[in-house]
Amino acid sequence: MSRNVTIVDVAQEAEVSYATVSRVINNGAHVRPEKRERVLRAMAKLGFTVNQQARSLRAGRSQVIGLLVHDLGTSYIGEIIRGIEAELSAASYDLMLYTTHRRKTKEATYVSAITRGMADGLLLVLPRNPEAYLESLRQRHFPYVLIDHQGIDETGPAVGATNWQGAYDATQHLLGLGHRRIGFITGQVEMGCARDRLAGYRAALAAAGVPADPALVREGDFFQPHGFAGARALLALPQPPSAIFASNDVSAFGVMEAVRDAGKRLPDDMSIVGFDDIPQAAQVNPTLTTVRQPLEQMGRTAARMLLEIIGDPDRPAARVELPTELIVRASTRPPKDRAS
Amino acid sequence: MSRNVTIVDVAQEAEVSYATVSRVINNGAHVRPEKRERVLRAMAKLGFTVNQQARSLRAGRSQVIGLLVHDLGTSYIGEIIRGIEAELSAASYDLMLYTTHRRKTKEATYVSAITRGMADGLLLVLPRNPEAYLESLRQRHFPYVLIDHQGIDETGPAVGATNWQGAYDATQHLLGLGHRRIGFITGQVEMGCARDRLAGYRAALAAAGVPADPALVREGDFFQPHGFAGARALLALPQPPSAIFASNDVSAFGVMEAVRDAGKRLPDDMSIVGFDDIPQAAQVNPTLTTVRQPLEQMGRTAARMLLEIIGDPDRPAARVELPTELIVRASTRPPKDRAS
DNA sequence: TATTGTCTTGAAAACGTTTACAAGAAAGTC
DNA sequence: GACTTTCTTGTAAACGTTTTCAAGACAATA
Repeated sequence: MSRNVTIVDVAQEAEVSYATVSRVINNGAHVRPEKRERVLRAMAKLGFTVNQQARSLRAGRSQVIGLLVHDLGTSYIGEIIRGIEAELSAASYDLMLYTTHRRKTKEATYVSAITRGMADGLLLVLPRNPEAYLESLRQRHFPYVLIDHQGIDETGPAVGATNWQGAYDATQHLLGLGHRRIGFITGQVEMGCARDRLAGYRAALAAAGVPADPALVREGDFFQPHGFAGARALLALPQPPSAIFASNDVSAFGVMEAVRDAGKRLPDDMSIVGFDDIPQAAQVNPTLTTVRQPLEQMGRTAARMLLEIIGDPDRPAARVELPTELIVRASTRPPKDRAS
Repeated sequence: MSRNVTIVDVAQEAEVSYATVSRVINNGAHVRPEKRERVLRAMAKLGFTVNQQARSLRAGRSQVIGLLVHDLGTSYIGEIIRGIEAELSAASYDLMLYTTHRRKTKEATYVSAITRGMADGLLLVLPRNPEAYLESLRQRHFPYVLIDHQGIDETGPAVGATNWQGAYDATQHLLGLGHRRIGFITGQVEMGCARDRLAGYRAALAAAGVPADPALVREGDFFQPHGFAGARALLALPQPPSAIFASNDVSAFGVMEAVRDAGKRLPDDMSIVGFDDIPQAAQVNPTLTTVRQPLEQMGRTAARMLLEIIGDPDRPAARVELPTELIVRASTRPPKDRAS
């Protein structure tokens, strides 16, 4: 590592003042072409790169955005981060990662450390119990954007997806195929998105004049075992559904297992719809019809909003809902007894 | 945000010099208790937190570790990062995230930026084509550790898992249950771990005196569709296997689908083993017998190694292989025709 | 009481930048 | 040729810390 080469070393090598070097590095305004040449050559020769900490210290901002997620390793988060990264790296910001996992207390601690320390702004993905720190963020006018805000009652900047509409569309798709008894596996009901999806499902049934049978709605939690159990229960009904709409793809996989485990064939004996469109949805067999959340787009949008807020802290908070999209694949088809 | 409160403000409030404040902040050596009290009170009152960039600039290190991953959003990576985070945050390091996705060129660019800029060290998870920059890292004596090094021929510090042994154990488990025809779905054969797992499978067969039938080995790529296709091909053999060992859990899911799709029941008609033990493995039905990679542990170990290297750059590079563990669940049982 | 040693404290320098300011050089304008 | 105006350049100050140095205060020792 030796000693790092600094702007001063470059200046010496190029026989100019270090202020000139700085000017070359930045915009290059007001530097005679010939000297600029010399500086550039010196920089290349010495392998100079600017010291970010010094620059940050001087500038008062770090070009770093904090990213707070509760759990990594779901494709959900992965896609969002992909979008965030794309947008941030275009603006030459870096991303500092903070994962809270399940520890509740940690979030608040993190947030105070982040906001006072290194980062210029904060992105919160699917925050769990943000009451603890949201107020503090707002008070201190610290730039932040919520991603998938879960209906937390607040007025801050946020990016989400049209959960209600997505569920409505999916249900309508099944209705359009001729299904009349459509099972539904809910998500974790504490989460806003889960409630919105259920509401969308019900609204579509109502709009089609199909009576809502409460027995067709089973509570789930976004995980595969509850999808499996819910589907099994639905199959055991006196009048089982001909289609099941699961609140996310992972539960839908559980549904697929249960249906097959019951000796039925997919998609002939049962149509299945998921929600999210995680990569695996296109890789199961049959490929899963699902409601696509524009996750990467959500990440991009949130990042862009955050940068705008950083640029102008007083801009009014925007709340964006990005459109979902129904992706029809092989897991849905008309019911066998369509005639009946 | 207003102006941040600095050490000087605190000093003024507490009526001491700012050097004293600094001493209180750090170890607190040589400060009269009464003054320390005053300083602490002033800090609390003013809501002071130290400016990391200034501290970094002065100290010459940033307390930041770069993390380079090619793709987020697989539980594989998630678990590893969990371990890394645990270890780093204990040492009060932060984690800067760089994802390369598929863009090849990006990795090298990133690496040079990271190593010259902000980070004190670099963790590379499952690097794709590291030849481009590994050499440069080594030359510049920049601290780094490889995680899951893929048999890249090099002598640098690295952390991996016992892929060969894990596959050996899993195969032995199936043999012990009485299976004699055991199908195998490979991973992406370019990757070292995929080759190691295949070798472990073969070794176990050989050790048991079971002839290796090449028809039982199908090439996969760690993704579900190839697992599905491979299993379907195996099922179509004149003498189909009674068990299938897939090189990772995700392919195993594809195998499960194919077996059920062929009208067979799990686990009665076919035993299935995966590799990795991602969370989903415990959530499918039947729950999947698999070889657990100690992913979190790998992350922890790598982080710890990196910190040690940062502390003493000349320490000899360690190469660690952490033990895998066979997790027996519901997807494996003796073959039906055991008598035969 | 003089001498030594240990604590405690503040002043000042340093980390590597960016940028305001001032001043000299070059180039127009009359 | 004198006067502006515009470029170009260097000097110095600032960003917020940590740490070295030196000195003053105090206690222990002879």
